[in-house]
Amino acid sequence: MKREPTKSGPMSPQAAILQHVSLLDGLKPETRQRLEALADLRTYPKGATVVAQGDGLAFVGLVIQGVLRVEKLLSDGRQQIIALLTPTDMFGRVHAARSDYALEAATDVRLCCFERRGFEKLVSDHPDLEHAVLLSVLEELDAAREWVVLLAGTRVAARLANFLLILSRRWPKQHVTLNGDRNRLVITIPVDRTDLAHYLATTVESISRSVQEFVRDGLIQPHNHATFEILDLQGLIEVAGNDEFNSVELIKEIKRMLAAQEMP
Amino acid sequence: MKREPTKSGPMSPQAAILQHVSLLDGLKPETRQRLEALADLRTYPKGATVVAQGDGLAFVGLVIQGVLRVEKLLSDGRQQIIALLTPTDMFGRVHAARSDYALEAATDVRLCCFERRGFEKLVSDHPDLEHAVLLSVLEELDAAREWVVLLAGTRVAARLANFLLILSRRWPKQHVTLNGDRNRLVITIPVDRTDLAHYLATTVESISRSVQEFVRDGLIQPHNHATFEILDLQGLIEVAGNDEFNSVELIKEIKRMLAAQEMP
DNA sequence: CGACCCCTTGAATTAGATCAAATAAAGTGG
DNA sequence: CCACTTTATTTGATCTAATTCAAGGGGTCG
Repeated sequence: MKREPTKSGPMSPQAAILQHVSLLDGLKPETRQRLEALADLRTYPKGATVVAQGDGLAFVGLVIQGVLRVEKLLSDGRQQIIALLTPTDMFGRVHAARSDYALEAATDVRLCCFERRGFEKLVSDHPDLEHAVLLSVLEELDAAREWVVLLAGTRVAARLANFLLILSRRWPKQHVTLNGDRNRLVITIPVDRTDLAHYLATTVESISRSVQEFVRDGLIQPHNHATFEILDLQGLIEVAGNDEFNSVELIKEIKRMLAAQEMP
Repeated sequence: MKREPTKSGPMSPQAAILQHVSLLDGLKPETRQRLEALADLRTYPKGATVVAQGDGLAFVGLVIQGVLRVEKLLSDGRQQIIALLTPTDMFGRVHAARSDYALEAATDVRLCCFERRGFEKLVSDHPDLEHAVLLSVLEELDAAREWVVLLAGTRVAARLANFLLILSRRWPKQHVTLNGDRNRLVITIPVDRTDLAHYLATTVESISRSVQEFVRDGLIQPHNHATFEILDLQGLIEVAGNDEFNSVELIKEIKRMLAAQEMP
């Protein structure tokens, strides 16, 4: 199901969009200009293959809008999702050695792509850009390690609880709102059950059972298939078994991040 | 079991050792000098806690000798190993945001530590160093993603097979030799079964059973508890279920890397 | 030689995968 | 807007693999 992307070509209406890309904050005007010249803005419909496994080395770029799946097709036919990338995340691999994954659009996505060689050259020539890339890669490393901890959870329920927590903390702007009394999180899961199963290394059936278990235990209340209100955050944290999360801190942090977007 | 490290102090006998650190290859003499001034060479005995979870932000550095465990203590008392670091790998997190893991010596280790703030400043001021750090972090990111794929394997046997393959490819110099006829790999596992269990998100018992299963099936032949001769590499790859590995390519690659170390 | 540590083996239990089917949404075309 | 097709989710029953609990080797080191 590989479809042709909608190309905008490397031109200046993009400049307006690129303004909002945090990777570029703090770059020198000259670097920025060069980067914009190299940029290629594209959109893909949900389900489209952006890069197939095997030719993942031609492009790098960043997500502007929507959710991008990084996945690996295993020899038994299973597909494991390695990461979900949301706006401001980078994809691809500069200075690649191996690293071969497929990229698919989990929702309709808008991407800003750069031809890899050109981008690498730009990175090597512009320390300010290299610094920005380093920060971005460090973010990804944190996310990947966080994911290792998540997958290490032996129970599906623990992995699911962890997923909800990570989702809330990492991407509150995209997927979290606060309900009326401003004290309960309402989370929207950006992918369907099948994806979630591939992401949490389990099956749709097990996902479904865990979700229903959470509902029965009064941890969450579904608004619809994709969005849940968290009734008992502390309980969810206990199921996740991850000390890193603290209900009071988490809520504070999320409120702060949500507030930050309303201001500017 | 936190023990005091053997300090060498920030002085020049280290310079000799730092020569061999690949992170530093290609650095300008000035950068290198500054870095050496900041370096603090330490050794820790096997089992020692290098950094406890909670104060993981003071140092960064790299492994000179031995194996370092990066681990997370979970609230149920389990400890999950996130990564194994071997010579040339960096630990710690420059420009840290969160990222909080414990570091323990899996074997006797020799580390080259840098006070984090100072190192970060150095990185910001010296693009050549920043470039080197970027390459290192990219390596770690690859390793972490590889690990995500490994942990996604539902069967313990698959995870174990994958571990052996990753170990061989990633650190052939430290853990692989070729036997007499130069056609079979002999792998030495750098950690005991307990660690391996924590690494593969399972139990010692399950590890043991999988190992014995491999022996019965003629995939491997144990030389002792820690080292195995791979009798059927192709079979092992099939169990791992990871298309990324190809027996012919893998052997070639490993031979090449082993040859590379004998030359210079 | 005995104490200790690590690894292996065995039996019972449990969580999740698998197979099969029902129900619920979401589109589609009249 | 409704009947009809398609896709997503839930539920149930069975089977399998792994954890758990318990005990038995096999080294090594004092």
